[in-house]
Amino acid sequence: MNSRIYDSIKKQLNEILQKKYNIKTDLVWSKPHSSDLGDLSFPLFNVAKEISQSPHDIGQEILNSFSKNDIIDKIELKGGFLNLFLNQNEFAKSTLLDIISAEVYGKSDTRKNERIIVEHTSANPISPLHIGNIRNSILGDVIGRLYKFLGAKVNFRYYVNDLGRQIAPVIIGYFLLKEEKVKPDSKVDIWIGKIYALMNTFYEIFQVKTELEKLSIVSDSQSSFYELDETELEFYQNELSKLNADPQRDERIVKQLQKLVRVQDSLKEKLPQLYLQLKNLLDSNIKDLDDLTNKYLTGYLNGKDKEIKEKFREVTENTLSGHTETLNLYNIYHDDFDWESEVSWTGEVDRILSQLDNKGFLRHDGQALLLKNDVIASKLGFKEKYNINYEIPDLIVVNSEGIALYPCRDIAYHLNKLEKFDADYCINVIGKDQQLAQLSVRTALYGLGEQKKADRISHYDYEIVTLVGGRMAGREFEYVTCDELFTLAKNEINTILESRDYSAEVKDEIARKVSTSSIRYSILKIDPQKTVTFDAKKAVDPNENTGPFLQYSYARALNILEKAPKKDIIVDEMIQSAKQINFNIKKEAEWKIISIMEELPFVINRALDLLKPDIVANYAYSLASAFHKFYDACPVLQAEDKDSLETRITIVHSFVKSLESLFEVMGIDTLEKM
RNA sequence: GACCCCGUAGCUCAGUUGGAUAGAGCACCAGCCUCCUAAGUUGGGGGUCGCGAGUUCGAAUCUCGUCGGGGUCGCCA
Repeated sequence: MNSRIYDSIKKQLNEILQKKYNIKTDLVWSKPHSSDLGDLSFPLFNVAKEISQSPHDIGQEILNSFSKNDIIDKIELKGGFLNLFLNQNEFAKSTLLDIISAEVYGKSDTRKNERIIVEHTSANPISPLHIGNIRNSILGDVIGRLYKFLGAKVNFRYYVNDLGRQIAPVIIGYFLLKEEKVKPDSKVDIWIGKIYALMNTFYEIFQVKTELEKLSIVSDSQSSFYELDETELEFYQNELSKLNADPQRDERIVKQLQKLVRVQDSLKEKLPQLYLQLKNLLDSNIKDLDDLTNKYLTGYLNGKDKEIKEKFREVTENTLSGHTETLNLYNIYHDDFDWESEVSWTGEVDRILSQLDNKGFLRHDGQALLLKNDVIASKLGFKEKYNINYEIPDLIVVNSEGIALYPCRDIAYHLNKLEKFDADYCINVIGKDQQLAQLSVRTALYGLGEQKKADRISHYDYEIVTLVGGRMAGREFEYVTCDELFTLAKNEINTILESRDYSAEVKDEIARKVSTSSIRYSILKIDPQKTVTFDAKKAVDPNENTGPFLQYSYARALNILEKAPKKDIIVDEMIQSAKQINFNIKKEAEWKIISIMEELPFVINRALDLLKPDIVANYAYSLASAFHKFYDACPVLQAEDKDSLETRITIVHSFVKSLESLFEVMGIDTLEKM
């Protein structure tokens, strides 16, 4: 990165001030809001205060000893600001030559010594990716891309949560169907998502009925242990109120029953055939789903039962293949997959727990164990280091049945995670709702004496996505999948393409690439800390969307360069001998776009420093917008003279390079025509 | 109750280490294709930056308080 013109001017001014007044305050530059006030502006108030002189007097002093160079046309003092009018031709020359000479504009190797793990997506492997997941994937992807762009080695990892309690019924249901030779009626991850929703409901119904049975409440009208209807519900309600033993418990049961009836009915409606198939299979094959579930779960948890292991892997790997297929639509790729089950099989969890226990960092409550977050954090300097000045709640890590919960495996995972890529840092892209659990991974590592490791791990948190006019519930097969969203976008775009005279293949390529960009962009542009109510219609509306806007500006720019030979303009030669060009900026639109292009490397660096992909996205918009205005205001191939022609060709060429850099970072495809 | 995040135009969002008159898109109204692709562009209306104090020459931005929304806080992940 060359030193910035703005910074070198600032430096000169600061040196003058230091010589004159021997002050400490540094001037800061900013771009004025209006071109009447110049191109670069320095407020003098802070200096004025330090030396108790008026800003105007200080400005005069600076003017007296400031030796103008050819980059500055004019300096004005106005309202306490020192306003500089740059020589736009010189600035253009410097900036455009900079862009031209760069292999990839803005790319650098400032981070070349860093090795980074970015873990993202990590969705449960029992349902398809839905729009609640995609923000995670896109953010993680772009963060990794930012690091790569600045030279770091990046490793994208996917942590497969294949040990959740809800997973076993899915395995059972999947193989019941498979053994009956029932073929998937949709993409495999969606198929598994259906089975999950159904099996989970059957399982929950079974559990409630079992509980009722223990209270000696059994309905005569009951036809299945896996089904509920309104009459049964009424019956149970009556019986419970007759018992009148534990009103709190009864209320919970009734609520659960009501919910299950509702969920069951909606599933029956959404998946009528599969619902019946699975229910009948359960009725005739599985006496005790609870028992079988536990058998499967423990079998997989310790990894000793080969058959169960293979069954779990078949289902989860199938789901994951669906996930990667979906992610690829969005230009997202993972390097490695880590399996929670494998973490479990190492036996590390037990060692960790006893180590923490020996150090007095676990609180016992019956068989349950809690991580004493606050004790660890206070004792071992965690709070000071991360500037935490409140009491961190304890986290339950082992439940009262003595089963180690998810955070245990997460701690074990992170004990060895950095080594997997010999990484300096690991960034975990995980929703804000897991703040405490993620914090606890690091406090636990502190507790284990692994402070240095903990300090190299960070939780990149973002706000969750909700659905406009609806809700998302995997257990009820209620979500908009990323595949559906993609198709929705593609259909919208195809409507526009109808009027174009392109081949079917070209149309398809355009639709695909525009769909990806419009969805990616609609997520990227928003500050990750803001909750998003996702509106599929808007995300997919090409008029509202900026992804296509960016691609269109690129296509327009490229089109100019491609048409140049018809006017006997050889762009390559012109660019190669750009140093000879007599850069001549005549219009505001030319100046604007150059001024914006100049910022690119700094924008990208800033986005990485702050880990805010939205900065890149919004910048890209302002750049493309400036190009469209330039396109309208400044004819290129029919420019009025040679200088303008050459200047504008260079601008267009530089713009193309700028967008290519931004697209690389944002994971957006270039398009030659739209 | 404690903690985290958010609150800017009718809607969706920008707004840099505090700087001059707070900006875009959508929607609404009125223009621009004989001219490098109109998925574009020009103009117009639209604001108590949730509210109140404080710090400051200067606050959408920093501090405190307060209200509203979302999330987490002992048996999901």
